[in-house]
Amino acid sequence: MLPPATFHILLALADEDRHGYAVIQDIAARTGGELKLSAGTLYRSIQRMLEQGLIVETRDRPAPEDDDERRRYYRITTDGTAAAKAEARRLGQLVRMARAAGFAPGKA
Amino acid sequence: MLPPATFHILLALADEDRHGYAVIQDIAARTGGELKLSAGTLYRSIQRMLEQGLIVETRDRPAPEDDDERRRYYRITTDGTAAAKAEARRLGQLVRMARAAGFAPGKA
DNA sequence: GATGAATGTATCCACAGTGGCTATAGTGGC
DNA sequence: GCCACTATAGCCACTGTGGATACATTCATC
Repeated sequence: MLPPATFHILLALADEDRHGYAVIQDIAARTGGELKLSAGTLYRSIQRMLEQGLIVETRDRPAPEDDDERRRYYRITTDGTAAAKAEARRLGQLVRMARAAGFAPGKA
Repeated sequence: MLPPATFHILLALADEDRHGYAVIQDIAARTGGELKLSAGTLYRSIQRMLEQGLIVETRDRPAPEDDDERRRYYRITTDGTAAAKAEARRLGQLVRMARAAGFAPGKA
């Protein structure tokens, strides 16, 4: 049972390394603006995830002309990927239960 | 964004009216024992859901020989069904995002 | 020139949801 | 006799979250 914010952050870091603020924007974009992660939640989630080893901070940075000194970039770890897969599996089962119960989105 | 416990309770009440304790057992059975809702969470969730109109308490009771005086039976409302469908839709989108990110359960 | 929004990280406070313990009370097994 | 199960309900402490605040820079608007 991953906290919702943690799962969303892992999703945002799945394809490429991102800094905190970019994670917020990515989540908003993916959810069509439905979920706007607050800054407080983001940075506390990141600290927790670093301690748990789900993500690491990287020294790799984009070309200086595309960079911003203030940014801190994060990368998902093997443990982070495993945790995300386990959570995806759990959510998939939930959705299947919902469909069986007649809560199918779109139909009925 | 329904609280997880609320969504599970709505799933348990989807097919038939149930009393509190039976809801706990139903959720444990559906999840293969993975999720055991605590009594504290259950009864506080039920109170909240009654106030929000997601469920109602029913006077319908089983035949006296199958009944237990102590029980309180609950039924899902139209609002409860609508809330569950909206949540199922949201979770379905999440699972689709996870699949696209390579967190597919079972594959890879 | 001033004001506000956006970028970027981080901390604080208060609130919501949850688990676990306790209380109460009857039933059934070892 | 003791523990587990059935059944509801309150209490306390913990975690996760949103929103406000802080600070610094850049860009657009009035």
